[in-house]
Amino acid sequence: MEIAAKYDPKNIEDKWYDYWMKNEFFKSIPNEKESYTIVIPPPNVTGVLHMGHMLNNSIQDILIRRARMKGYNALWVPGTDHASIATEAKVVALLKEKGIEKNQLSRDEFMKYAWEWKEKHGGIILQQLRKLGASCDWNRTKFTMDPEMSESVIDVFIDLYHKGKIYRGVRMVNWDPKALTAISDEEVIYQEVNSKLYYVRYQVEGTDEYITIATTRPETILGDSAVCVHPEDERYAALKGKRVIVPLVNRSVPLIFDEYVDREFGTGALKITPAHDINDYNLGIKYKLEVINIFNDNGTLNEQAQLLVGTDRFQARKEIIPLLENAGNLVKIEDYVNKVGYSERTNEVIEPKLSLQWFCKMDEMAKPALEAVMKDNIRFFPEKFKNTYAHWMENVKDWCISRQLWWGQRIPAYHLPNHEYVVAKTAEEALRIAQEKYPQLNLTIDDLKQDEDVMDTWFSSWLWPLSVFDGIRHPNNPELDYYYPTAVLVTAPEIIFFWVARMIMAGFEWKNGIPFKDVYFTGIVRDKLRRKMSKSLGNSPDALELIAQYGADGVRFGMLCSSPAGNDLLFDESLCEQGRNFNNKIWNAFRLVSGWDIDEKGEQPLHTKVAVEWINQRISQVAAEIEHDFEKYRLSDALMAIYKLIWDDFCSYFLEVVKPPYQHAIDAKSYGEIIDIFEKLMLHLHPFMPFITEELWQNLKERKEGESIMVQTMPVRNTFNSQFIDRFANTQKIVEEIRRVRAQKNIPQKNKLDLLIMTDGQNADMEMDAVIVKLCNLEAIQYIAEKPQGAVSFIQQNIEYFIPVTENINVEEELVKLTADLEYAEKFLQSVLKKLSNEKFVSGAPEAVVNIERKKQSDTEEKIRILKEQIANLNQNR
RNA sequence: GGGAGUUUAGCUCAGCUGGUUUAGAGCAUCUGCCUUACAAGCAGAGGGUCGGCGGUUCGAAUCCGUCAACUCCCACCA
Repeated sequence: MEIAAKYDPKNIEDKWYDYWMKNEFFKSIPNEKESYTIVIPPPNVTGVLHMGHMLNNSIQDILIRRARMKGYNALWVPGTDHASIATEAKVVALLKEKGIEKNQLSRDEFMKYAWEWKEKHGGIILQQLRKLGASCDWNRTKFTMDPEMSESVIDVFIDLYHKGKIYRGVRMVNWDPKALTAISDEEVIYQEVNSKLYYVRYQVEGTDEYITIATTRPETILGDSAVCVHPEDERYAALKGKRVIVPLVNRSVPLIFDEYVDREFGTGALKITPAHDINDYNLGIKYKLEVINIFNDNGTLNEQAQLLVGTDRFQARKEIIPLLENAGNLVKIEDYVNKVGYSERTNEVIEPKLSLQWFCKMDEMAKPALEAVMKDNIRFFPEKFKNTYAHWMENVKDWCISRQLWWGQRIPAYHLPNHEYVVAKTAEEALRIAQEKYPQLNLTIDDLKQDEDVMDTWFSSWLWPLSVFDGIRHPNNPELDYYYPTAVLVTAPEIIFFWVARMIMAGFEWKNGIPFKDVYFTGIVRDKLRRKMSKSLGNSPDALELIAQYGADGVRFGMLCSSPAGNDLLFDESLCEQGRNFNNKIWNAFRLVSGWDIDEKGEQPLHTKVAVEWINQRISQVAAEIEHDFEKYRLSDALMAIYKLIWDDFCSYFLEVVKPPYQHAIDAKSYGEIIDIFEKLMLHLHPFMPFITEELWQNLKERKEGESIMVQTMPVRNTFNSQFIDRFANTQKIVEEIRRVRAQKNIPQKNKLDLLIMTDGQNADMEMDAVIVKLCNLEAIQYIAEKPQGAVSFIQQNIEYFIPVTENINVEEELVKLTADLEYAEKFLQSVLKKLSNEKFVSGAPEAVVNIERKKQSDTEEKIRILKEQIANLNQNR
């Protein structure tokens, strides 16, 4: 059968994915085996596969596939997140295209559209993950708004409410005037912007004096309710007890004195707008100032502002300047760089806004969650994130969990005509409670109005490891007991607070323990200029196109080969190319092997016997290394170890040794052993590159329908003969020396050479000699006692090797080389002797260390002796 | 402003509790090869005073101090 010279992943990848699905290899049900569980960080249901997902999910797939092959009952639970702000924004935008405004729709109508959209377009990303080879148990796919998932969220809200951990209150929140909702502190991104600092003077009431303040937001002057200076600022000491007049609106407000003010900044005087700045708000509470809210929810000015009513806040900022100038209040304008908060979801400038929101108390919940990580009951990889985590947990603030949106779980609170509310799972239950509590009101179901807000998406995500196993509604169900706590969470460090910390808290709150044993923080995928890859920058390659170009295996290789945990990955397409090339290398090794004729009666050559023994030892050695790497989540190191094992050891050495001469058959024994070795290598590589390894595994031997590499047992042999490996390594050095001679002397590979070894024939290593003869195309190896003439030489482990060459030896050239070697050896000897002549070293250092130095000394002295002899020899023949 | 981290070959990074390393890998580079598995390849070669300075030690890329540069996180001063 003709096999293409280049590996073509396209058909092969789809074929095997379908095969795996058909045979239900990804499916897991509880059994007698130990479980190994990963729950996917649920991507947004609106999302499409990007580079971050590729990295994150490749890692999870590698861990899951390896666990499965190591005999665990491995389960990877997939799913998506309803992402309330992002999804609602998307649906609103799509409706707008159709000419429908959200506010024209009732809540139910809107939700109908939203669900329709979700069913039709949501979850594309899960389809895309299949292209990557993700071995998720798709039967278990969950969505954070599935009925039982939503019920869990409601249950949790009610539970926390009864525990006194949920309360409602007026707070300054981050308001997104575009999405028209509050967002959490974590969803605000601060960016530096070039803006202006406006100096505006306020008249001191009843005098001709003025006090000048500096502000970046002159439009908020309309909402001012005080001016504040530092109590020890002498410039303003005389003004104690005075009031000032707010420009344009001519409101009389107090001049207050508080240490909060930085005397160095601007004029040392600060205007106070309690409704529109968190710090001003706090001062407002302290001094009982009037709160004047001058903005509508969409960021335009309202009647309270008195002026510029209906104008957008940024337009108002421009328009108020001439007004201030005309009124004689504008002093000067300076350029100024400050930081402005933007909404992560809509990129709108955040407006601090006072509003009535629902909050979740965090301090108590944080305690066990903090301890679990500090005591390494949950291990963080890399460990440095423990610090970040601890800092946040020790200063944790209450969580604003309400969002003014429709897409999400609606808050199960029912407001009563008397401005009280009850929290209950259903309206009927709420009515019962309300009737009991307020019998005099004679309430009916129509008197109850459910709260309009939905819960923050993270308020469902934090339950994810529990809720995917229905662990909130049924905390002791057998599935949960079997799969939970999960083995490892693989996620981005960006969401350590959003998600990781809160999941740990939820784990303790509802299952009294950790939700996962390890957390693997991946790096951020960046471009070559170290910029984060993002849609808006347009610097992110299309994930599916990459797969089409390099194959999923190639891309997985590219993502993994340079991404140790927590280190950013500087993505470069050439990494995928390297992965593709690796595929091709393996493919061609298979082509070579499968092209051989088999001689049933043939004898196994000695060199093959040696090579088989060696590669098996090496595989065991590397397997032990990989095991160690996986324990520390050093996946890139593990991959690199297999890469080198296959490319360098297997292809460059092993196959070259065992390869039969052109048009010769291979003996059956060797052939069988080679196939076994190839198969073993595929098993080790499979978690990283699932498709090509399956394709080759299926073709290396006769397989039955329903068999697969992915359910084979990973060969584990932790012992290996390192002495044998060293012996072979020495042989490799000799081979390299001979190749160097060939290269230098321009001797073609097909010309046979002789190798003379100056040593007692008793030390002959017939096994390794056979390997050298094969690899270097030697005529013979001879053992000699006298230095020969007309030969080039090299020294390996203080044994002299000679290769007779027909052309004249360039004595000068040889001398230069030998002199350089000698110089190096002498310098080295000096440094060794320096140590050994140091009395303190000999007495202070451990004996083993001293002995190593002594060995270095004697070896080097011997080498110097040989080199000197060779130089003398050459000089004689000059 | 507070905290964490990084700095080793052109690039990306190993180097785990100081001593078998006058520093290793992959990629890139250079030289020679289309040798009958693979040019997406083969063979060979070059390349670093381990950010600077100081200290501890018999011995430092490794520990301590200090300075410098960069990155990230938290807070957010109008």
